[in-house]
Amino acid sequence: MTMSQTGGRRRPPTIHDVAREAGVSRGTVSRVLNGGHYVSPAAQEAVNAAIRRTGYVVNRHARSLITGRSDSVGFLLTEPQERFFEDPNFNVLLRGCTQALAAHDIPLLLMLAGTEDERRRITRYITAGHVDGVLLVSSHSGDPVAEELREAGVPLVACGKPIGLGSKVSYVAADDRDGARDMVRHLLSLGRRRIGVVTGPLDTPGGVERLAGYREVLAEAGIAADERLVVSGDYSRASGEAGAERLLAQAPDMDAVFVASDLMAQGVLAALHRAGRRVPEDIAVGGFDDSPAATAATPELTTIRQPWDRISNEMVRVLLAQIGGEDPAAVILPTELVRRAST
Amino acid sequence: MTMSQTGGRRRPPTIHDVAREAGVSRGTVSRVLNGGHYVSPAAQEAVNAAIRRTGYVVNRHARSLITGRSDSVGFLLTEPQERFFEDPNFNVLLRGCTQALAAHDIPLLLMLAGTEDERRRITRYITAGHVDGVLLVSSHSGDPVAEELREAGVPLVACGKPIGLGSKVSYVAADDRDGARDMVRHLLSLGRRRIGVVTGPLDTPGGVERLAGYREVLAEAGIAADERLVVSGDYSRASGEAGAERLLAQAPDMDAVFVASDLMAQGVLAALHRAGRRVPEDIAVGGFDDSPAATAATPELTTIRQPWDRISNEMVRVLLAQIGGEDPAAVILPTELVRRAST
DNA sequence: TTCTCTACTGTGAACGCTCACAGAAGCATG
DNA sequence: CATGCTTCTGTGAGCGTTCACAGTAGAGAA
Repeated sequence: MTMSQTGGRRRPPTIHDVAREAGVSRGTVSRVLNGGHYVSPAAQEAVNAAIRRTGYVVNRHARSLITGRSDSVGFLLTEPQERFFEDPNFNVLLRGCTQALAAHDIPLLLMLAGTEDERRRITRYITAGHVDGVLLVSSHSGDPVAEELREAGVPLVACGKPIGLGSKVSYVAADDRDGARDMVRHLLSLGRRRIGVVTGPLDTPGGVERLAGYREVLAEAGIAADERLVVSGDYSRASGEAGAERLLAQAPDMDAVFVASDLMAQGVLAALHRAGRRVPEDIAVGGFDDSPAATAATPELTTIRQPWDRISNEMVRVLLAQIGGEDPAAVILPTELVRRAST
Repeated sequence: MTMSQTGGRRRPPTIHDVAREAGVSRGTVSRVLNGGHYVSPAAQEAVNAAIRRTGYVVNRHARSLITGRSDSVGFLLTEPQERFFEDPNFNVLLRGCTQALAAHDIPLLLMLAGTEDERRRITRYITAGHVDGVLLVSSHSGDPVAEELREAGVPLVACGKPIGLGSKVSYVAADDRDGARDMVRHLLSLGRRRIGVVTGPLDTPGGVERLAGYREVLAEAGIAADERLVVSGDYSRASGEAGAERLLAQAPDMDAVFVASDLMAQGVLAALHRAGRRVPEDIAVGGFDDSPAATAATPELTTIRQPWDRISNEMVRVLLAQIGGEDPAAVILPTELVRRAST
């Protein structure tokens, strides 16, 4: 009976074992592992065969120790916890980033910085070089973590344009303003003229930009701004519900409403239902995100699709480029109107 | 002008720098770092001061290289992707685990093993010792990854009782059967006698156990089993909708239905609404999970709360214990009936 | 005193890898 | 034949830490 069968973890093969097995030196094995430049085809083949036979897997700690890279990146969430819970976009983004990184064999470390304590610990961890870069999800302005990381020179890509930071930080975002414009134009095309809006938080770029798009299109259509048609929420379902009630009270003649997130739109639908307004006959409702909430709603929501798969891919691409020494970059991706039953 | 201000990342201080600064040896600094045994109070203090002054953070790669531990754990998801998207429980679990680990200063690596390729890569990664242990979310039976990890002797804690695996694997689960019993008893106490059930997938422990609880309570109440009242779903909203339609067709006199997840219950509510049945007047609906979907539903769902915060804490506790050499353990946590408007 | 024990401290030697360098072999050029 | 260039290979050093071990000092017991 051998140790190897008992579940006790035996010592894994090292680069040395592979070298011996292949009849070459450590250096040659290392070269094969790192791209295979300056390696003869014969050696190349021998090493690969030896790797297969021994089941060798590189020890990343040893590698990191000398290269100074960790070959891992952090996915940092500085939002308060509720948002993480409620927002279905996080799931999609997180999954997309994990997969995009996996394609490069780079693990993703999930980091939650809700409390001040966690913030400190995580900043310390990151600036100590334990990750090569950070994917940042924090749309609220004045985020101290982001600022610290930027100053420490940590490669950083934000999801959504960070408001507070200087222009030297990379970000990837959907074209919020254009998406909002599409939706409002769509509502106009249906003949609606008293179009309300429930905005997102106005200290987030999404909140600001979507509202701007709304205002622009109405202005272009020659419709006078009416502040009774504008209320703001915080992306939560409950705030959508409250917002709709306020709108109904302030502007009972409203015939459409653009809601800056699907989740809030769910709340709006509930409030309209309670108020006896039919959707879309009396009031058309447009959402934003095309999250699962959009199809879960009754009626199903017309909404603006954010290209989350592309966003996550781009975030990873830009981050890796930056780790590789390139300059920060901003990427803006187009959105798409998805027509469903609510308009 | 010094390098340190330019954002170029300078070489971080090592244990050597701290030792020099504190006037002691590497060994003493190392001892302070690892619990402070056999260190004089004076040295202890000097080292801590030096650490503060230099901003020293331990290089985990160097440490891991020699200890053989990675001081990180994987959070492995082997479910197909849809579940990850739809199921709000994942968010809560993931967040809870991340935080519980953070308290021990252990980062969480998120790993998605959807495709065969990813599965192979991740198994390789884990068995190579790049994580000390794995938190496994994979309730479906016959999961090859879990089996491989178990055989490789990787510390492992599953969320929910793994069906296929032997008894040697740790798991933490809510008491599904007992929760189901509570719900069905609750429905009985309301005077309902024709109680239907939409089960979860029957190759998952949750699916099986919740159905078992349902059957037990009805049997104990002397109510004959009626297979027209039993349909099964896959935890998705759509399957709840389909299930409810089937139930209404097979057993039009149904006066209550126990649904094995809140998400499915949302679907059930939609189907009942379409069929003109009032909830709870005509048909009482009970869910399971107490996810955000429960309060998002109209009417709000009576449901069974799973103690997700405790589950994640226990998973981490059991995993760390196992990494520390303890034997596998099973933990079953009680659920709680949450009464809302749907019953 | 002398010995033993405990509390504490310093010093190589690893851990497994990459990197810089030196050197060998092959080939073309002067 | 020497010289240079390119391609390939092996070797030693060192990354920052922990661990085993040797050693010191002081207290208490013989």
